[in-house]
Amino acid sequence: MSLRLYNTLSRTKEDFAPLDPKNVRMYVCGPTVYDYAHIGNARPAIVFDVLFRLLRHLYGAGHVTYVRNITDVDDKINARAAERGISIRELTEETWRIYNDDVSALGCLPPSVTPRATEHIPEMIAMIETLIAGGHAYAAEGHVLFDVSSKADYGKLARRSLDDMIAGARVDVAPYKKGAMDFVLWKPSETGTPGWDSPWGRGRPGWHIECSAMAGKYLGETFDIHGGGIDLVFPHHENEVAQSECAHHGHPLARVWMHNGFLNVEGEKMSKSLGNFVTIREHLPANDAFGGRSWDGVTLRLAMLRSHYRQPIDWTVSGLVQAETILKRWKGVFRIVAVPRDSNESPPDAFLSALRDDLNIPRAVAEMHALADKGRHGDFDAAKGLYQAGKLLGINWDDVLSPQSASEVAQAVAALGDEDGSIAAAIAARKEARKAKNFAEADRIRDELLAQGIILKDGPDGTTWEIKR
RNA sequence: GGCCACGUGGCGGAGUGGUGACGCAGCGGUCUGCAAAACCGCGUACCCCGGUUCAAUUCCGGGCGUGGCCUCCA
Repeated sequence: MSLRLYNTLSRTKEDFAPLDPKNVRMYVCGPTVYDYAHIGNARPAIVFDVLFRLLRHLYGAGHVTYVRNITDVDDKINARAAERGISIRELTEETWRIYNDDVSALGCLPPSVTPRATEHIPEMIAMIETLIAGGHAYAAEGHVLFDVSSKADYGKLARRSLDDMIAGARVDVAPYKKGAMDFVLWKPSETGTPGWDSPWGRGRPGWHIECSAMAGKYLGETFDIHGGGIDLVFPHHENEVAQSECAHHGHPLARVWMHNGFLNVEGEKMSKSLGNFVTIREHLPANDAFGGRSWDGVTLRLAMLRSHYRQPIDWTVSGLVQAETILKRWKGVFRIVAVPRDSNESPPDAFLSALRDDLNIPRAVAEMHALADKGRHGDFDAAKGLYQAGKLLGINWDDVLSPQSASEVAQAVAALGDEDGSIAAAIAARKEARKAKNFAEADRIRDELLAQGIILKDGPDGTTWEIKR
């Protein structure tokens, strides 16, 4: 029952063995809270949520600690708050609340700890002092900088040498830096921007130090897994490694580094200038900004999980439609075979072994299709296995199995003004007509609904409806 | 320019030195008052050029293409 994970440090899949099986520890870089999270931000949230669930399954729910930070001090935050004329605190609170709602709609569990940068300034200052004392950092003009030349193996995670980086540098080097690649641990704050008193004057932390300080506080000097988007490998994670290892007597920061691939939208990089920038929220019911309609959180989740986490993913309307179709098909299995919703049995081995192979979720989903096929033919164990498998992936079966999905109801209300339940009334009228063998009238009602975009489906348990796609 | 990924059928997407994963779409059929759904059946894919090998989509080299990082962007 081994777990294999691809380690960015070694660029190979390795057998995973936690330092302490009673407390498996994972840190993932969380959001900078200044604006709605975009769909690319959803990827690490979902991917590492699945890993969290898998670790809980393998080691026990009480034996995994998952830390995901909140970056609530940042120049983008300052700029946005000023722009909107609200306080920084108001902005970060509001954005954090929205982020939580969004990732929760995507089926993500709350992490064990969600530390805020602004509540860990003393820890950061202490770490910076340690680095200065150890000869790894220096103060200059109100800044404190990390001296990369003080760490012989700087660049080992990203696999790039200092010489290459300096040669390829395209930015002017600040005059107070000793080395071109030295990075900021602490910087001065002018009046009006957030700042804290420190041995180097009033200032605020650099980007990387918060993760080192908070990871150290909640997970110890060395922990098991550190995750994030692949774009963070350099400089963010490389600098975290440098800071933490130098502050912790050379002890490694994380044993396994995991990075999710990037997301494109309809084949193009998502950007505001291309006009394809889309937030998580814009996909969800009551909004219709992606493909001109709304989508259920569980659909977004499955669409995200259909690609291997290290592969690039192309976020498309067609991909979401496919995910939605799959969920509809799985839903059908439980109309044939009812399974208990409360059992906590383990999913089948074939499914689990796919996940244990570096989180091969596409293969795990293929196993679910096999289970669904058997389930449709009345195999109770297979149907139950499908249910458990979905549960481990964080599929919200309650949403999937409701007669009409939230996105369908939202669209019906928006397009037809169905607040009064006119669809249900029409279905009842048609039922009477069919009972009286007045098929002409029954078909007329059905056609009328179809013209409004509602498809009726007669099943053994009565008639249900769907939005026509 | 430097470094790093990736390139699989109409579409999405695993995987492997040698029997065409899987899903969506499509086509044919069964069932149903008619539909929808469901069910059954149907597919000679691995960017190009060399090399290694009995055998390469899978390994090696080169090329082309796409994307990422080198600018506090997941």
